[in-house]
Amino acid sequence: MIRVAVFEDNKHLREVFQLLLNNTAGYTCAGAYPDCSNVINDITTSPCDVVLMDIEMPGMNGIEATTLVKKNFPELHILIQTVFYEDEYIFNAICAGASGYILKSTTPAGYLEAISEVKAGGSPMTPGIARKVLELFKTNLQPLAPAKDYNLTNQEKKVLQLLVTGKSYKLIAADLFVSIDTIKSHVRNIYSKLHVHSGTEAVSLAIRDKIV
Amino acid sequence: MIRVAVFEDNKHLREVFQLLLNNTAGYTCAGAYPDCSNVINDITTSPCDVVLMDIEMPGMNGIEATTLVKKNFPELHILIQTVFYEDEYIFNAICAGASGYILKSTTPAGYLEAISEVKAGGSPMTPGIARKVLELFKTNLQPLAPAKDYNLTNQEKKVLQLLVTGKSYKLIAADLFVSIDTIKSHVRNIYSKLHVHSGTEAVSLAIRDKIV
DNA sequence: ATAAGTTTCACCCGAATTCGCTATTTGCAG
DNA sequence: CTGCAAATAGCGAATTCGGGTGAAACTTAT
Repeated sequence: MIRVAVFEDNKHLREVFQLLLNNTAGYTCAGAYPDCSNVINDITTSPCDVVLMDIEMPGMNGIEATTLVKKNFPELHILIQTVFYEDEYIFNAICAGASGYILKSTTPAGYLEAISEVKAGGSPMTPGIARKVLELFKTNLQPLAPAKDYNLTNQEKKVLQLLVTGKSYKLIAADLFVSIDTIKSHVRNIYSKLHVHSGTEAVSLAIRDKIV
Repeated sequence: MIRVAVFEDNKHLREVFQLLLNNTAGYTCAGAYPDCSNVINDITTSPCDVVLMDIEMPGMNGIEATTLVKKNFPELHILIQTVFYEDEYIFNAICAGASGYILKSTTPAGYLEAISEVKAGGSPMTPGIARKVLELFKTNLQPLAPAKDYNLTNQEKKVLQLLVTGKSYKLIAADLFVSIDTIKSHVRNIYSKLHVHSGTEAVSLAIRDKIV
């Protein structure tokens, strides 16, 4: 049984959702609200698994509400449903932590399927939205990808991580409970494996090329 | 009628696709190939609207092939279908210009629907894949927001940039045609403005917080 | 159990860095 | 014109770093 909370200012639509959810096996409407003025309280009072969130609403909009809800209930899945097709809305919704983004042109069956999918850990998106996401992705993100290994040992990785934080050999030695000469030894090996010759170069490479 | 070219090394699967496409109204298989060794020639000889591309193939893999095809036929839609669920594959496929990314666990009907959607300008994605895309998006898109200034002067920015490349004071001085003592001065001021006390820390902050 | 690799530590030396203070020149704003 | 910020430069000292050499203790794989 998937409990769904609905936030939608259009009275008619809100009631349609409520009806649809309560009359379909496996779904139930945990609550239907016309705005997000008490969103945290609403969800606390009437727990749910998935939130169906409209964007255009009086008072707090759906994206701000998503941010807020995610902060208080990080594990909750939020499915954005809207008529907006703009990059900016999509972008902000994703950044706010939305798990899915579907258009209001979706069929009732599509809504139910999308709700099931977000519950299952997926991110249903109207294909057109998905296209926009991919485009945003491509335009905003050239680099990345390598994630090479360089065959660093565990200890070397630790040293490199601490080096990245800007710590001196002495402090790193203290952190790892070993002598400073040991650190020097590790650093030498790291430089050798990374083919660099200074701390700054190593840090630069570590951040850009690796996960550190 | 959507013309689909299939690139898939598994003979059985390839034939299944061919059969499916040729026996469904609205679809036709423009060609089915076991590898991408002649991908450009294949597509030129037998034009299509959508390419169904496997990733794991002998010789050129599907992602490289996608890059190549997109370079020669930018308007062509490429639908990646694979068993791979790894971030890196997804990321690279998107960057290569794929229009959709579905798993091989998709049903025949799902394949046909996905093909229609890419043709229509959408980007069908298995919901689990979509989730990964959103996560990649969120994790890789932080640095767009901050971009603080720290009130660095132009010269200080140049010095910091060169520092990030791993150059020594001496080399930076040479690059900027000033004395090494000048670099020392700038570095001192940079550290002061960034509130750091070492080159590695400055580089780390510079890369993470700024555009450098 | 022998080999290989990882982790640890030591000593040395020259070069590089960090940091404090001072100071000149230049360009721009009040 | 005057003053301030930026860029330049220098000096000295304490410290850190980068590399070279070597080696013991321990783990893992063969």
